[in-house]
Amino acid sequence: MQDLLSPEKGDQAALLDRIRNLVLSGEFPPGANLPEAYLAQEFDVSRTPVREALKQLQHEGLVEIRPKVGSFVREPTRREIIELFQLKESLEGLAASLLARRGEVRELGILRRNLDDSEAAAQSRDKEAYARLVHEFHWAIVRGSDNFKLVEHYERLMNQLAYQRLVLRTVEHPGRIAASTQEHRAVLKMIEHKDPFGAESAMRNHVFASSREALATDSTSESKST
Amino acid sequence: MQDLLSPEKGDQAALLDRIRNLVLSGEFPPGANLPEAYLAQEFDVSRTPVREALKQLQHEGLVEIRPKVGSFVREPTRREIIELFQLKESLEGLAASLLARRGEVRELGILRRNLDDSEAAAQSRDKEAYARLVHEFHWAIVRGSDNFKLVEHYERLMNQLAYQRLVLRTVEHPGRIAASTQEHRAVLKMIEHKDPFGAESAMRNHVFASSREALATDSTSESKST
DNA sequence: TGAGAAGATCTTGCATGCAACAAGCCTACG
DNA sequence: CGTAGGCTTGTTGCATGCAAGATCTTCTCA
Repeated sequence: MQDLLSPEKGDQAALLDRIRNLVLSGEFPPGANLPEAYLAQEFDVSRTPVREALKQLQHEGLVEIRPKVGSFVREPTRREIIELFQLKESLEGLAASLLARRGEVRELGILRRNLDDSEAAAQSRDKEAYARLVHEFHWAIVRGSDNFKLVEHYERLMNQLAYQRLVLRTVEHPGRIAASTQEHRAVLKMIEHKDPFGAESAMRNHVFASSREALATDSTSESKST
Repeated sequence: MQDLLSPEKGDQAALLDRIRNLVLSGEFPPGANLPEAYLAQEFDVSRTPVREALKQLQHEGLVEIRPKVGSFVREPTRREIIELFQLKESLEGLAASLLARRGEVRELGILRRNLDDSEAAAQSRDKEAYARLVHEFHWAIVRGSDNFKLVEHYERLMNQLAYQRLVLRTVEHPGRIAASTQEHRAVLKMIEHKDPFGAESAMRNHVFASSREALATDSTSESKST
């Protein structure tokens, strides 16, 4: 990770990323207030571009703006997390299907290498590295779909899931790592076989299984069951 | 349609909708410039909230902001439309699947009534009404999924597709109407049978078929084939 | 006549100022 | 002692002013 509060001035799009990272990294935990004046001073800009960025983040679902009160980091409810995982399953399934249809592309090499690295990380109990590799595996498939609109929606989705917080917890389960790697292999195999239906199915199974784990370990907000 | 340029002052969220409608309705056609000063005067606000709204629309993919130049209505390329239809297929498939899982809910009544009305509209050759009913059918299924995040993403997707422009063209094909109604019936039947897999499959088939038609009639921008 | 450069002009991008409103505090009264 | 009402304070929401940059026009020179 790069320094998150570096005062170097950047672009206007960079400001949005900076503030988003403040939220995603947990620097500002759920419920925290994000005062415009503070952020403006911190990033050495005026309140106007900060306001624009905060509005974007509200639109992305990361921030809640209460009129005349302030901007607060939004805590996704358990129900929302379930909903987002259902979407994740669907979108990643589509991505795997599209990738399988594409044939031999550069992304396959990335995936193969990723799997080898993942197993190495699992063997050496390097949870940090493993979590990162899992993340990269999923992203490689989505990017490999060669559908940029899908990538856009997926990015939005993952931001809303605040994935960085969830993945690490999931990895705590020792049994899950082995199963997850197995499922990744199954997905890759289907893609290599150019089997769109098989790839989609394998991917969806995998996402479903891992979401079960994530939700089991999840301790988010209300216990209001669905 | 309500008056799109009424100068009555509204909320700040209403301003976003107003400008979005200007784009979606075709009042400002693809490629058109959206000058901040003009919009500010037209809606009787200052440039600041207009700027915020335009930035949102850029984020939604409807508008392109060229720095220091201006905001322009974005023309989706043919490739983007294909990508968006792939997403549409996936999301509506998910929606149908989730709805089928829910059992007898209020939405089923809406769908049944919609189908009757659709056939009536088809018989009386009322293309306008038919297009509206098709639109409502799809939305009813998405809303019936009871997954609000899905609804959010779907809304975004449909905005990007500028669906209002496309549907009417599709309906021009006389053979398509009969087939489409047939497919709608098939989807509803699967939902009534509480068959998530069947419903998803039927929905995806339907979306795929109708997207083929839409793309065949489409005359968008570059003919750069994929 | 055509091409290139310099200037004019128009638009955006951002900083700042001010008004409006919400939340918390303090006081007064029951 | 508790509660209700008004005030204070701090923050947001928006209008406006100004500077920077991009485009277009025009002038000059080959």
